Amino acid sequence: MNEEKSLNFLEEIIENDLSAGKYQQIHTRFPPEPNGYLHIGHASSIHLNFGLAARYAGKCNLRFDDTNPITEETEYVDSIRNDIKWLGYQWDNEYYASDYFEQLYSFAIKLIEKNLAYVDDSNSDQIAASKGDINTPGTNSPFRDRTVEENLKLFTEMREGKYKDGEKVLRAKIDMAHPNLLFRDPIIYRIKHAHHHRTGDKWCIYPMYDFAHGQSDSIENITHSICTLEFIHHRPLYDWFIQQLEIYPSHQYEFARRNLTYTVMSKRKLLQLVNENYVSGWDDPRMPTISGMRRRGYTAKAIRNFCDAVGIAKRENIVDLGLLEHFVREDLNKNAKRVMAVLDPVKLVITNYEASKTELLEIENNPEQENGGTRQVPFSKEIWIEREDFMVVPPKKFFRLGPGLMVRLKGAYIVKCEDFKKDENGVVTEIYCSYIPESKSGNDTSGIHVKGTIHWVSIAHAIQAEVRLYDRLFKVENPAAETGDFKDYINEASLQTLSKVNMEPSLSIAKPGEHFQFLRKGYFSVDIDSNEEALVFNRTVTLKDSWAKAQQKS
RNA sequence: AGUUCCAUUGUGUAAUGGCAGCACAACUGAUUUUGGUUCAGUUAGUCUAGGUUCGAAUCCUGGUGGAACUACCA
Repeated sequence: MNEEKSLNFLEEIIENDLSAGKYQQIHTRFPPEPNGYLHIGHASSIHLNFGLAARYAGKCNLRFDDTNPITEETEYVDSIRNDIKWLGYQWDNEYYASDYFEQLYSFAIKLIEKNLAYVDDSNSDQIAASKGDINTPGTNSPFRDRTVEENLKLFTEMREGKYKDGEKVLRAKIDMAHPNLLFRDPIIYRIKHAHHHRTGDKWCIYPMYDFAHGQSDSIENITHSICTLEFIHHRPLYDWFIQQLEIYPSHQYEFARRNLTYTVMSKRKLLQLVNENYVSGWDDPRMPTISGMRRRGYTAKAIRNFCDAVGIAKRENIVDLGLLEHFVREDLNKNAKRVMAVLDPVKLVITNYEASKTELLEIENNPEQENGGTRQVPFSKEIWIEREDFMVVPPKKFFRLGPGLMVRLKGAYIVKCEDFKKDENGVVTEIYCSYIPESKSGNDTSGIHVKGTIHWVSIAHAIQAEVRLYDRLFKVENPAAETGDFKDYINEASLQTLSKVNMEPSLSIAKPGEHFQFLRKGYFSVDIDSNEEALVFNRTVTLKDSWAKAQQKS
């Protein structure tokens, strides 16, 4: 077995670089700004950067791009570190752009000395106005021709705190008529008298992205600096700074951001959902954040497999949420313990079963695992079954319970429906069945074969727990592309809470983070809100349900 | 409009001038003490018009369509 996996465009570049002897070892980095929680798009980038380093025996740094003190917080730093580890990756070095502030400052001095940067007293509006637009060249700032000495003095004063926010900026002196707007004398330092999460009040000037990112890459000797497509216009500027500064030539490569159906991915939008309480927090199980998916019950392995399957490319895309769910099911099918819980109960009485009797039945934990073991489940005369598993007038091919129909109770006996009771509204309240003693699971000598097997919970032994049924957060595939506010497309039914679900007693010791399959109902995981007194389960994903699908069609 | 990038079944991604393949989804059927899983199979694609070539998804030209850029955000 020698399955050749084709290379993506970055792997190709790297293999060429390596074989050409351009590098002895590659070095990548994952550079989040700590201004929000990581989401599935970041997972792709993490998987890419760490994966490339692992594949080619290189290194991958974690670098926080913390050059804007206004939006960045330690809470985000902690969550980011935690999420990366949870995904299964370990960085070689942990760095912060703020570690380089002194170095970056001296880079700026160097640029001034080369007469390639100047202090501009224009305000924000004036700078924007003189920038021109895509069809019109910009005009030079009146401050563009200050002398090197004057610029040096002014920039030093900026650092010393002599000026207020917005009063002055440092700009690179390039070309106000350049077709790439980023070359029209980009601002590289601005004044912000703000507290930084790491450097505190040491600085009141902060470098802009374009004067921090590539330089940080260079300082760390990053060989392949991988980012998303919207930075493609920045690449020439990235190279220009490196060239003028005469520092280590890192190279930038871009790939297309991953989008997912039925959700939004921009941090701005996600922050809105959190701040305006459409969700309970960044880790709400409906969020596309790593922490949300973890809480929902998605596994790290499933997410890694997903990233792998989706791959990378340079074209616009929107990946079907169903693909992610496929990998979640694939992993959970192999690993989640099967248990029984009845979400919407109706009582079933076994008329010929002794009222005082309880049997402990051995039921397999996972048919996918050879050594998955068994557990004991109590069985008695009165049990809960799923309301949808009984119909007064069953349609064709309904392999469940109805008047006169037989079904197997999972791991127990075959029962036959003899009668049922309705209330004044016509709602079925009780179902009466007889059981076949010779049909006991494991040593069935009855010779009877039934089409259907249903799950159940003994009423006398059931424990109760809260169950949260989650569905997609939005009603449309691509809410960001719809007209109007994306929040108009929120699925109001994305969370349904069932407060007292009956389930088998083995679940009483379930711990937060554990995964289960509620037989025939889906995968569920224990929420972080859960404790021994009050268990809470989140529905991770439903099982495929070809019966429901067939019913819907007819 | 200028610059840059992109275009392969419904979705995502391969094919690096030589048989258009894989996964998901959809649809059949078989197996099944989960209408799950598993197994077998089916449907379905190179945006368009030219050119180069023995041969083009691939290279070239034009067109069409989409995206990004005009923050003291990253």
